[in-house]
Amino acid sequence: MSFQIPRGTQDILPGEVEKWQYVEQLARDICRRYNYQEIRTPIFEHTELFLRGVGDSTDIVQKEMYTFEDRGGRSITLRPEGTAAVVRSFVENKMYGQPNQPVKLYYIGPMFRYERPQAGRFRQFVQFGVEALGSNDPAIDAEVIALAMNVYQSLGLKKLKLVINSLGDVESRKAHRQALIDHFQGRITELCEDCQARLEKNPMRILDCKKDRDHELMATAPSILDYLNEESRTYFAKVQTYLTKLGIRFEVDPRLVRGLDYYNHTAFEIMSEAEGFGAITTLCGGGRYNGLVQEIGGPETAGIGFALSIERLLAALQAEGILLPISARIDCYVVALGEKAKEEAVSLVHALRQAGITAEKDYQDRKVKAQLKAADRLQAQYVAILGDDELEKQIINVKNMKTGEQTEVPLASFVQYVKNALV
RNA sequence: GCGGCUAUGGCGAAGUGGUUAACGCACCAGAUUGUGGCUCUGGCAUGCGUGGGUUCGAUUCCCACUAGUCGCCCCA
Repeated sequence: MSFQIPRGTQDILPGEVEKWQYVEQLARDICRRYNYQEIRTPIFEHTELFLRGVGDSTDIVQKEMYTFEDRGGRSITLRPEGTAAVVRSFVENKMYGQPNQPVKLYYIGPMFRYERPQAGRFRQFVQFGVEALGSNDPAIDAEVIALAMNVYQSLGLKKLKLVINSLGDVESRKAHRQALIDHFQGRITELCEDCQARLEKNPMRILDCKKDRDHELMATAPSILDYLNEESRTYFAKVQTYLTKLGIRFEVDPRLVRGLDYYNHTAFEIMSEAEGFGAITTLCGGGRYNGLVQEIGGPETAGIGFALSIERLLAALQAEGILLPISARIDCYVVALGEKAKEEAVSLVHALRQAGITAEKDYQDRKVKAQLKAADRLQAQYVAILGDDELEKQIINVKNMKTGEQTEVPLASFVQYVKNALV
């Protein structure tokens, strides 16, 4: 009997995991600079939270959730995204009453969606996301977008495209929705089946259709931007002003729609334009969700955030040929030969480690030559060689692997010697 | 959820309806009885994703399943 990893999941092994650590560390560091604090919520929640939060007409809820009944008869769902849970926690812990507003949070963790896997799409994937709750200042929209761009740019990604749009407020959206229905209704049969279904459910999505994108009705379709009321228009203009001030280049795409129900006003997406990146180019998606806190049972509170996938970020790095500055070097490898020396080596390695030095030794009972080879493979900077001769003289031979030079060092000052040599 | 392609050692990759399944990398050992990166020599899959079927015989043909991959849908 042998086992296979579940579909759409992956093991992140040594050699690969360092990249994750690097990226996650960078994300945390950037959040610290922007004054966002980490929040950790459970990996599963009551199903109802996502029905309300994400929206029960969305694809995520309708066909992609990992939902099950627990032993107590509760309906539980593995979180498919992060925002609903953060908002739940915000409300449950009454963070709206905190002195510091807006409340600025971030999270990094696995999300689960039952989808058909392909490049850049998994059933378990890791999202890094931020949420700013409690401010209606367009400057916070710009800040959130800037934070996301900062993450990518700090890693050296160049082939990025930021697309923004405004979905308007409830009033604007309603007007636009009606205009869309009026526009398409008469000739809806000319569009694809999916679009025909969308007309009733969510006519905005028709604009996003890839099949019908060249249909003449698309070009003449009413743009959301023409239906924004005064307030929404001003808000969107402000966001753009701030982005420009921050030196962030963007494109306005009135057809950009987000897949989750809770968005309004600012919506944005960051895409990779790297060659051969495949069908899935979206690296990051986000937007404003002013009604969500109330929907989850809290007071009327503004909110904006984004989520990005670490998997896609790493794929973008690879597509652009960017190598992360990761070093897996070992400081000192202790080679021992002979029983006495082997015993001593155990203590020496221990002493090095106590001193904060990355140290390793042989556990395969290999010969000197093979131990040296192992040290070389581990990219050890120094190798300390201990045999009977050295033991007798109470010294140890320390070899610089780069230069090949070898020095006799008194055993008593060995750790100190290595420590100094490494500086 | 729909359609196409793929599945051989740790990795890459050839191959055939019939005794021993190329090769490269990696790994192990030796040449060098205490010194790595180069070189040379030798070793390393009772096994060809899993389960059935066809056949005297299948890694090779057929079916199902599983997984990956590309595209659609959707999305991070």
